[in-house]
Amino acid sequence: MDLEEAKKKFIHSWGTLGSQWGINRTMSQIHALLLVSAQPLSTEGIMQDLNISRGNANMNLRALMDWGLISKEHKPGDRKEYFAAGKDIWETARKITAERRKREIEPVLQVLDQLKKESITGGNKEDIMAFQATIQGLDDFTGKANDIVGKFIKSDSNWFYKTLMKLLH
Amino acid sequence: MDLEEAKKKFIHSWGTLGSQWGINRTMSQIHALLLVSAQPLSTEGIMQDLNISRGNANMNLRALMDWGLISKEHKPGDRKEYFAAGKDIWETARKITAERRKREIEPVLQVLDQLKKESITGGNKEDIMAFQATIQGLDDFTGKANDIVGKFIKSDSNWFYKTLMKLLH
DNA sequence: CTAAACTTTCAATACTTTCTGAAAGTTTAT
DNA sequence: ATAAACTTTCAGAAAGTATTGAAAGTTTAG
Repeated sequence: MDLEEAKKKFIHSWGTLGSQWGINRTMSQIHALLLVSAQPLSTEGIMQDLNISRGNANMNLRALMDWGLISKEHKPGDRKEYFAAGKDIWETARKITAERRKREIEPVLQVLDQLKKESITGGNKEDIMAFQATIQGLDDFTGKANDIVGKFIKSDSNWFYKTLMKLLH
Repeated sequence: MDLEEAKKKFIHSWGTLGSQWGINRTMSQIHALLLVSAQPLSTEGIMQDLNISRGNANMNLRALMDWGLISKEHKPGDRKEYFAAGKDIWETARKITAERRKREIEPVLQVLDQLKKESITGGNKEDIMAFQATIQGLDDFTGKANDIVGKFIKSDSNWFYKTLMKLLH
């Protein structure tokens, strides 16, 4: 298979995965493109490879910078900015996980924690009990998931990897 | 806080989480509503509680059935269908995880596996090496993640949690 | 200083997804 | 058989998201 074709296939697949996980398709695709590029790419190059506008490229490159997944590089004697993706996939996974935890899990936990503490009025007893049981259960589960995710974020790749392999035995 | 207000808060929060994870907001909200309801609800009741149309309710109830997250119930002497959410949150998490693995992780793994096996032509050596290294790394990582997820899906709730917490100390 | 090279912004537009509601379909009781 | 009760479908409308591209902003070299 031709290298360009293989790249396209991967970029498409990665873009689809991203969009199913609530991440902008173009953002995933730019990330995928940079992951499989031996050299850093300029905005211009990215625009051409993915057939997207300058504004779109700029916006999603910024988002990827915000997530810490790519970095800017400069070539001597060239005013353009070049972008490169971090190539350590564990590190990348940790950054994505950390960002999503902050944006998504933590707000929910906050609501669940608050609701768990509140004293609930105005329904019949059975309804209140059902409500509280559900919130309790979800808060417990979400809290544990959050803890595990926290450990993962702070972990060293090799250690975590070995630990998981032990689990898979 | 009033029970109805507390429910609304939870339903809203759960709906937001769902939509950020690529799940239809209404689907998450119906699920949340059923989670905090002591009694099964009819389509009619769901429509009223969430202010949504019959078509929307029907469509998302079906999706929740497909995911195995809710079940139909019948009351004697009543022709309406009533819906109830499974209340075991670990079981629910396992079902969601299983479904998403099937829909999302496995297709990507298939592409990665295929690309890993392909012999790549038509680029310079450095580019081909970079491409293959990335695919290799991602396939490895995704495969491991997939294995772990598989363990989780098959696991007993307590065993999985205890094991993870022990390993992560 | 200023012009060229480059980056950022954002209003308008295109695209995608979700939702509505009325019509069609199905089931049940009599 | 048929009419009421209920569920499902789906084309069109609405809402939500992503993308464009031209103008504004910034930086650098000379």
